[in-house]
Amino acid sequence: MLKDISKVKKENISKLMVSFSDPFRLEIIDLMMDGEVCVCDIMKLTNLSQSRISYHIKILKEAGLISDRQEGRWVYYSLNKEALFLIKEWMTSLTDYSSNKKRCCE
Amino acid sequence: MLKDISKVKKENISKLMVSFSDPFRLEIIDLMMDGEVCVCDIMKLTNLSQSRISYHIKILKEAGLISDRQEGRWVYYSLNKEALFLIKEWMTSLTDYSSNKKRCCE
DNA sequence: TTGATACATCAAAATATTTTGATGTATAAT
DNA sequence: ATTATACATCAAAATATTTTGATGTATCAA
Repeated sequence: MLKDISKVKKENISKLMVSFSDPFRLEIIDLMMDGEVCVCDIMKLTNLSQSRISYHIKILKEAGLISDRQEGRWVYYSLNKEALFLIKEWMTSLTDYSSNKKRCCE
Repeated sequence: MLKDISKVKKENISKLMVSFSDPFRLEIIDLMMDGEVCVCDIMKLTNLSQSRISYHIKILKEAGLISDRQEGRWVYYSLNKEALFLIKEWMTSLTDYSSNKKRCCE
């Protein structure tokens, strides 16, 4: 059903959804809503360890949810608008096209 | 940031997102888009084992994503429109309020 | 009341994810 | 050149999730 109405592949969706499935990643994503952040920003704002943050950042990056930009010693991470848009679209099709059909009468 | 613009609690979001993070659960969700299904429907349509399906169903139910309705020996499961709507709303705030602010000029 | 069907639940095993602490690499300041 | 900072990566340990096969419960039909 979803494959017929959504451009996004199931594989990509589950990877993107994994991004949102961890509370620490949600925190990191939340921080990125205000604009670019570096790992050191996240360290200050969350007191997660550096390697722990790098690990989660990697998950987000591999899902295509964030982009990075290096500037000297810093790497700035930010949310990928297109990816956000894709998930929103996907969620919208899911919501809009779900049927209420009952199985009472076969 | 998200806590200021979204009614949904982070804890609930991550639980709901976990629902979408597994490919088999995505398949099950997809089947439910066409209307109510029982475990036996899912078995026929996916050839996952019965207990495996029950396990995933449980995750979906505990996240609040699906509801059930018993009828004789059958239990019919269906997507919970309100939950879908909540996630859609949450995704929408995320998309709409994300900033493009750069960190170049501090 | 016996047997079959539909599903839940359980404990153990298999597998995957996450965390930790150490080490590596690049950049930049002294 | 040396040292410090910012971050990535790695292997091992800690945890969590998923799968499997067995058993349990409720409903129904014969």
